[in-house]
Amino acid sequence: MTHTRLPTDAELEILRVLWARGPSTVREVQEVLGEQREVGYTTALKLLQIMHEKGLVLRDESARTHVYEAAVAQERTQNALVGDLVDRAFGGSASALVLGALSVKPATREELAEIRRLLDQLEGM
Amino acid sequence: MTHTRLPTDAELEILRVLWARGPSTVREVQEVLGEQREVGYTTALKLLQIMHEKGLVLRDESARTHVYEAAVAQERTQNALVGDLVDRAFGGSASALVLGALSVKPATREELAEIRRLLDQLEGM
DNA sequence: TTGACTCTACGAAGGTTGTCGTAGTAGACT
DNA sequence: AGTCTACTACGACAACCTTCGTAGAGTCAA
Repeated sequence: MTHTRLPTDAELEILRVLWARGPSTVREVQEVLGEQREVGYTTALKLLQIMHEKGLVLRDESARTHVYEAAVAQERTQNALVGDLVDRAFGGSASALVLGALSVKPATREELAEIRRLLDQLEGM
Repeated sequence: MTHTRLPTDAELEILRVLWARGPSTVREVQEVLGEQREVGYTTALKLLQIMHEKGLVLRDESARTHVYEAAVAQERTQNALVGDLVDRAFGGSASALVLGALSVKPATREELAEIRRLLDQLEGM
């Protein structure tokens, strides 16, 4: 339960790759990032090194080519980011954020149903 | 429909003051911010000057003491921030963000009811 | 008019982030 | 052996953000 600071933009981008792919080499991460925009190899390397220092990723150094793995859980990190935004932009009120999110980025019917289930659960408490 | 970049942390803090108070002087903004943490007067001044350059606030210079006013609408800015987070952290899926928000920061019954109304409206489309 | 206040403008410093270049090294292949 | 390639480590850089100090000027009262 360590106090992990929130990841920066570039760090979050890399975490998303690691969450999706599982343990990966620098080369693999860099290639996935490269699908969207140009990213130098040493840039990806440096980022991963810093993230390792911060404890955001684990590093397997047993082979010459290191293998990195996310050290923070996806859901936990996402929730921390949401909580931070709720505090910074919405004065702590989550419902305003929810309303904004649903208006801006419409969800599918299945997702709406899932939200309904969560509402039922919250109201039953 | 100008391309206003997202406000930084300090800028958002100031915008929240201006949204709540309406047009305000530097002194007033600085005093409100000072309720939470120590903020130097020239710090607040500089921030507001930069925000004015960026077009985030309007400035009335008719009196010696300038009066600043938010130039961006609260709801629009909040929604832009939410949309940015949805893209950066949730791969564009708003429902995951909604679920996270409601789990982390529970809403009141009234707020839950309001969310339900929005769900009804969205599903009726 | 002088002095105390208050305001604006602006430069500068310190921190963080993202980027890249370079150096050095390990492994593979002639 | 020597050469090539891929990898790590690390310093340096510009850009940005936040903070503050100082200078200059307006205002007001004694």
